[in-house]
Amino acid sequence: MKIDPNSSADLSAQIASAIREAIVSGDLIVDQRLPSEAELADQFDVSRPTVREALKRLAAQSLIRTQRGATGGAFVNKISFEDAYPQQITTSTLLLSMNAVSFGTACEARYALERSCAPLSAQRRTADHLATMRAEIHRQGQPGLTDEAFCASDVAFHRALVDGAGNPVLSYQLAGAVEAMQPLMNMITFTARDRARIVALHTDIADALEAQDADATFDALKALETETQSLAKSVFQSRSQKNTG
Amino acid sequence: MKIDPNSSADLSAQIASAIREAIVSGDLIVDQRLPSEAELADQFDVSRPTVREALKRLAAQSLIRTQRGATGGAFVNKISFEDAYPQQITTSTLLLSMNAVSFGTACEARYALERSCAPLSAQRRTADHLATMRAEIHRQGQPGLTDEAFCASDVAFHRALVDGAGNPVLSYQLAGAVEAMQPLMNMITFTARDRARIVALHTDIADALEAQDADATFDALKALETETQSLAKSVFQSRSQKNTG
DNA sequence: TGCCAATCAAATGCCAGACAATTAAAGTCT
DNA sequence: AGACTTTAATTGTCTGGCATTTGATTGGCA
Repeated sequence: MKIDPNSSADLSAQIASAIREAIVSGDLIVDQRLPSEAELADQFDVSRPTVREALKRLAAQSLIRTQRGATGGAFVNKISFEDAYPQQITTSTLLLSMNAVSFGTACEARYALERSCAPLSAQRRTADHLATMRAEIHRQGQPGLTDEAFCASDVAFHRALVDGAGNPVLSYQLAGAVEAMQPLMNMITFTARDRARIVALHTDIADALEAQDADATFDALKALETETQSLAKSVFQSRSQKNTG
Repeated sequence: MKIDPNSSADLSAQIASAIREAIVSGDLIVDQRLPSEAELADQFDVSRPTVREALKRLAAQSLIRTQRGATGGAFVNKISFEDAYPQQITTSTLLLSMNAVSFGTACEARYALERSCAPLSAQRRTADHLATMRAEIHRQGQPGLTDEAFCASDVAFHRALVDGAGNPVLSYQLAGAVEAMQPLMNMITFTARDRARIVALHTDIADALEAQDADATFDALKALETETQSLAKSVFQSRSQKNTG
């Protein structure tokens, strides 16, 4: 592991890259202990604070974990899907808000991805997944629910659908797409009529999954996307009219 | 922005979290300058190195960028999809390798997600996307191509397909799934016969997209998944036979 | 011998202060 | 006015040190 002395980049960034490479390439394996900060400082010919900055960069990506004490040090971390979720959601959320991704574009992507889970979920969903979905549908029908709580329940419903596919890679990828939509969805005020339509469509989806009918699930998701898009359209239209009027 | 003095977590981690929250919640907006390191050290009542470690954590997530000099400092970074790709790919790659995700599971997820792009790509793909796909197909037919180069071309082909959907959110999400598969694909040795079949299926996909036929694209992708799965199965089977024999 | 407590040593976490490098703005000279 | 110089602010880096944590060692005691 060496760094380029002619590079203009921060030393800590270079060192972090070098170690990251070693991890990704398999030179450093899970749970392997890195040299101590002092040893790394010697190896890279930099001071300890610089090494520490590099290690913090890697820790921020969950690539390493540190442990204090006698047998402590920095260890290559086994990234779990659970570790990766929050990271993925934060990044996705910021990508949408900072790049002014339209509601339509985000919604299209979300439902496109979600439909890809439909056949698998129809085949593999367990009773647990169905129970979660039914429970969330019930909650969504309760009057007095705030818009935020309604949206949160919506996310839980859809996560159950995705998890039903029984593929952790899909669950991971979809977590970002589904949760990142929530801030956008929270901008929408739902009338009782809106909620009733959504609950009906959610029920269609749950019914289709219960019957393990992939095509019906697919179609119900498509209907839900159409409904969501038109709902958002009317909300944003009436809002812009208010602003001009 | 305050930190909990009773927390056992690293100060730099707490400070990073506090600032991250401020960014995600919108309290700090894009291109806004954070207080200088010295000021942050005062505010959080810690030393400058600790503040710096916190800032490096945020920089590792592309949440901030730093600039030296008189008007320098740390600025809230506008995360672009380009910034987020490598991060996403690194994480996805490590998730697959560290969690021993089977080829079958990863492949299933990848093609499920990719099929979700099929209808959109059939509708919106430009001549450019088609040209890229044709060029990659041509390359894949060249004899003497290494397995690694063949896989790299495969990735390029599929990225063109995904990009054809014209939805940056989809492209971002799919980048991880498609590229993270490459190390797994690289484990496969392709015979000339294997390559010919894959090239034929790629041609089917390109033809379907050119004809803007969503269903045909979908079916061709399904056929390609079946082909890939059975190819991998036979490769891994013959390998395990060699090991036992 | 076996067990427990005190001690030790190694490592990370944190701090203070200093200097170097960079950069834009202010000031100065022609 | 324009070009050059100075200055100030800021990040990048280093040195040295102390505090804290924690496993291992050691010694004493039953």
